[in-house]
Amino acid sequence: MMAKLEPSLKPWSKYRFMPEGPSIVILKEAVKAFKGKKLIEIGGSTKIDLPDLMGQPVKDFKSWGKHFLICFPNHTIRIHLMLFGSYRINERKEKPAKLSLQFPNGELNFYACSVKLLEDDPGKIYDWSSDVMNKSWNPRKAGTKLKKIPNTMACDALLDQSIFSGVGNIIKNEVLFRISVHPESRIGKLPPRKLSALIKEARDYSFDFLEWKKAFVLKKHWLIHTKKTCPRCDLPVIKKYTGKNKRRSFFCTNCQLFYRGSKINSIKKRAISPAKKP
DNA sequence: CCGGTTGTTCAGCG
DNA sequence: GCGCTGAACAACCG
Repeated sequence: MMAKLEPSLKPWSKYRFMPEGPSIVILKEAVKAFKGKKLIEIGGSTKIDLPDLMGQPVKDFKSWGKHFLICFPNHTIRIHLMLFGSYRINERKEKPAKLSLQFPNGELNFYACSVKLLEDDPGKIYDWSSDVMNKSWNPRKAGTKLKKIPNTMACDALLDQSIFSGVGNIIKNEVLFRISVHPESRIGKLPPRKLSALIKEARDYSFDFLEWKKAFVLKKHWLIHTKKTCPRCDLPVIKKYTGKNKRRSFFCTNCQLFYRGSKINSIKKRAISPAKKP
């Protein structure tokens, strides 16, 4: 008997994975049928030493940001899909899997990913309150961490996994556009309301990402990421590799304010006022 | 067909 | 020891 697949997760090849936090939440839901099932075979091309897990039941599937955790009674395997990783449930790709798990009711295969064995209990390793998708997400803690790094650019802060676990480059760009902040603004220069908007949208956009991704409509909801013109003012979108991370940023210099110092002179006036949100 | 990237780690250098 | 850079990994879309 094969595990039942969520119908919305079926057309693998048609849609790219987009390995940011919300996609890992989708993975977690997709493998629910294997929860509590005993491992009957483990294989794959991974070179790491895995303990003898045969016959062990999956206690739980967890996630922390972009980390996917397969918890057995005494051990936890951590999967990170990096940029190119993928998975298949009750299906196989042409290439051999990096990690393959067989259960009585089906199989779970991972490709092109990083596989690690956690050295301790996940609860001792991970701070769930920094995961923007987690029910324990704590925006106040994020605020405290941000106040300690005033000189960090907003684009780098959003990608900091110890503050915003799960946020990736797409979410970064969309959040900064939503809150009208230039990616190279320093965290310490943001007005308090912008800072709390940044924290709030990091989570809110991630949940929108989750819903759109499930419905296969994520890409069409991008407002700025990979766009050529600004959807608010129609001026050209700037593409620049920004911050210490040097990741792609897409932004509108008219609609996203550059907070960079003395409050009086530095903030450029908008050429065109942005259209109101529909 | 090639260039580019949703991400992270690590060696090497100054 | 630090911070930065480049390399490495690897798949697939346009």
